[in-house]
Amino acid sequence: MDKQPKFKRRAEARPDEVLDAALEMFLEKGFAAAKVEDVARRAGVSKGLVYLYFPSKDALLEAIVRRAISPVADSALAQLAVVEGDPRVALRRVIGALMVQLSDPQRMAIPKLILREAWQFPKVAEMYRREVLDRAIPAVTALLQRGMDQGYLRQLDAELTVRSLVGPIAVHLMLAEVFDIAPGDGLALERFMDNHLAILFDGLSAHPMEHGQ
Amino acid sequence: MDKQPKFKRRAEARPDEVLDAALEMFLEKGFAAAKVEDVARRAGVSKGLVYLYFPSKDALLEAIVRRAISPVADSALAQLAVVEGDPRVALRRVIGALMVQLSDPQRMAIPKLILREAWQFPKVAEMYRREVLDRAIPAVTALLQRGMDQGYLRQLDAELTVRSLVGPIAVHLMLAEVFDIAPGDGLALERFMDNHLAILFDGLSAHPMEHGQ
Amino acid sequence: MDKQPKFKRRAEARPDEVLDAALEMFLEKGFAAAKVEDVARRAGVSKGLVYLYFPSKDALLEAIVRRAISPVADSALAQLAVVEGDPRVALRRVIGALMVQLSDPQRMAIPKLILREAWQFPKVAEMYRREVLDRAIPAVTALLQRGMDQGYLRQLDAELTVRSLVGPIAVHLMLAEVFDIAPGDGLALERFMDNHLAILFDGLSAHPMEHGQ
Amino acid sequence: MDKQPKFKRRAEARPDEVLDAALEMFLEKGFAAAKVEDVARRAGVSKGLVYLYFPSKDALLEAIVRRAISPVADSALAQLAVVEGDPRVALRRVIGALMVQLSDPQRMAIPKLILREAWQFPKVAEMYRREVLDRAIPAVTALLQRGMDQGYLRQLDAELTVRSLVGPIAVHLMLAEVFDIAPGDGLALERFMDNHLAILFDGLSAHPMEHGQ
DNA sequence: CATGAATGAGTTTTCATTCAT
DNA sequence: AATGAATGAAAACTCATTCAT
Repeated sequence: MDKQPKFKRRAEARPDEVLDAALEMFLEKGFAAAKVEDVARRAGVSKGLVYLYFPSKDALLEAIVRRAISPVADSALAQLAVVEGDPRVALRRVIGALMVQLSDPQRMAIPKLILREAWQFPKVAEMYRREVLDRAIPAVTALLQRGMDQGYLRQLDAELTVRSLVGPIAVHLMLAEVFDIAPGDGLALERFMDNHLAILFDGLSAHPMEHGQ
Repeated sequence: MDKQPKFKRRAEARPDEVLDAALEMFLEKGFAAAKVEDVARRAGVSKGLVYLYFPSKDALLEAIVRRAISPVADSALAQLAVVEGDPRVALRRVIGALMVQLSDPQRMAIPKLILREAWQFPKVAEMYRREVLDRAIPAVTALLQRGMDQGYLRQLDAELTVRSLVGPIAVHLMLAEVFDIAPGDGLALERFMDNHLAILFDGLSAHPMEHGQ
Repeated sequence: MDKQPKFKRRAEARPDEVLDAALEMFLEKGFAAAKVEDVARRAGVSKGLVYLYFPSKDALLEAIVRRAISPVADSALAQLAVVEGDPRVALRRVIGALMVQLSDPQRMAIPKLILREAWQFPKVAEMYRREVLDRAIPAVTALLQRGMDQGYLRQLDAELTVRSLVGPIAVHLMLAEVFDIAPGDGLALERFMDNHLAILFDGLSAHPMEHGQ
Repeated sequence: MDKQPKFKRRAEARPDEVLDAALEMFLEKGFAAAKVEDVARRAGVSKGLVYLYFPSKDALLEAIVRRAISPVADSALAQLAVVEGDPRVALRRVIGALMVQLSDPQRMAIPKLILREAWQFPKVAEMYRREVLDRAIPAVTALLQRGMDQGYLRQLDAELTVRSLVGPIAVHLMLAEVFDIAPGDGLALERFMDNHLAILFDGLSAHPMEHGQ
């Protein structure tokens, strides 16, 4: 996008610039349809140079994911472990953070890419699972479990409850992204979060009813 | 799969057999990676025959979706319109049906395919949106809205609430499918549904709390 | 074009109908680009039937030419042999006939086809040469030669003179056909023939000049 | 044909080498029958390289014609405009030049290709017409017209007369080329030209006759 | 380091021809 | 005789990858 400062390349940054370009192209056209030449052109380098840094097209995908994975969770997740008192405050914060992150195209890029392509690349899927999901999900699960144990939350299956927490957000973004289905006013993130949390914490029901199965 | 008896071709069924094979292959390898020859072999026919019925590989994808779309929802959706009384009963039924359907690989196939490939084929995405989502979502929205108007459900944004209804299911299945992340006992659909509905109807909270933002 | 009279096919006419259709298609699209199925459809029969009558696509071309060749020249050419007196009268008649024939699309079809495709099919070229050209050219050559011998025409090379007789017509039609280059008023055959004959018989020169090489 | 010294590729010349090879193959086998791989092999390069320079097989044909067209006629045609005095001298020169050019296989190649294939490719036909015919024909027409106006030539239709000038040459070469019909001694260009000019200037007739019609 | 010309294996697509009915 | 479903060999075109410079 921006032409590099004439000469004197920051040689160190090169591989990263290539990965940036690759990520863009893969999102735009999909991994299979994106050509290595597209990536090179977008990065402002020659096709050959891409192969100087990465041994294959597949390796590009892997590197993209690997690079994105490292810094994950370390910050946010750590906090969850030390939450005291009502976990709903923390949950509200977690969900808010999640939503903001994912509605930022930059941040959304990796999960989107993973979801689209990962199943074709078991190595990548496995990597993402191990590094991201296997850290994030247990952390949230633990937070929920603690809330249940301490009486703040009802006794439910904490592991499954994570789905109720993340699911609506994922679907909200997917509907907008893939099918261009959104409430009248764009993503309406504020409203959506309020609605989501209202249901998540207190349910849909106006009055409790006797549940029979 | 089963070799038909060499001669006596059921010509009528052929296009459908090809589409079945194509669907399988596209799911297995992805649209781009699946070769037309794979599809033909899987269908037990020659490559040429595929092109006798479908003008291009793209057309296969489109035809798969088109075929799957027609019979959608007409049955289930019709019922929603006539629900009287507490909509939670209907919702429980809808969610149950949805979950059963989607956990059936046959049924899950199309949405999975769409989600993976549709964005590359705007025509397909648009078709699916128009025929499926634009019918199903308003139907559920209306059900929820009626429930709110009649005092069974709290006053929330019905349109956004649909996400809370569907989201957890989608994510539950996706985690299992893509990342092989499932509760110890497989999909645990029964348990998952109970958990989901419990939260959806009555929330996570053990005791209501004063919501501040 | 016209649907055959319901049932009771004139089975004898079939091969000819196929050839008609093939000729049309070959002219329209060229031999290589015309599909056998096109021919069949145009003839109103099935692809299989074409192969019942003709062993291959090539054979269609050959048959077209063979069929067209037989009746050629037998009529007109015979007359040339018995011409007495000033051959210019006969020439005028020959050229007129030639021009009328060739300006009739039906009649022009075969030569056009030959010219376009024959060089790819030595057998066809050879057949046409043997049956048509090797008869027509000597006949005209003889006519010219007699005219020269009898003092009606100047002593020139009769064989080469045939080119001067036919060439302008061929080019006139080709320019119109291939490049859409024609005098303002369509083919203007009358005017063209007058012009052609005027030059052919009496030359361009207003006054003879001394030819030096 | 000659293997270039393995390394040291003259990248500049490549597209032209490919076009040369393509021209040869198209003439040899016809556009439809010539395979891109044939062209590549003939040019001593790989199939892929052909597509590196030309987006499609069609584009090869177009490029061949386009390349050949540019330098046309600019030299020879310019001279015609300034002819003074008896135009027959100029005509003799024009016809001679034309004949020499067209009997040179290199030079004949393009018109031959055009005549065989152009009608399938309207773009090509149109290009050739515009760039070559629409320049050459009017130039010769003007020359003839001037000759008529100045009393050197009889008053005839100059536009149609062009056909009488070019036609015999075209047919002479075509007969030889397509049907292998030539006077005993090869093309006999000298003799043919003498014969052609003799008729063209002074006609066939030994003595003028009273034209009727 | 960097380039981009060059390759060739791999894919989609076409279509003459066959053959069971 | 007639059909048209089915085949498969062949051709156009693509693109990841290499390598001489």
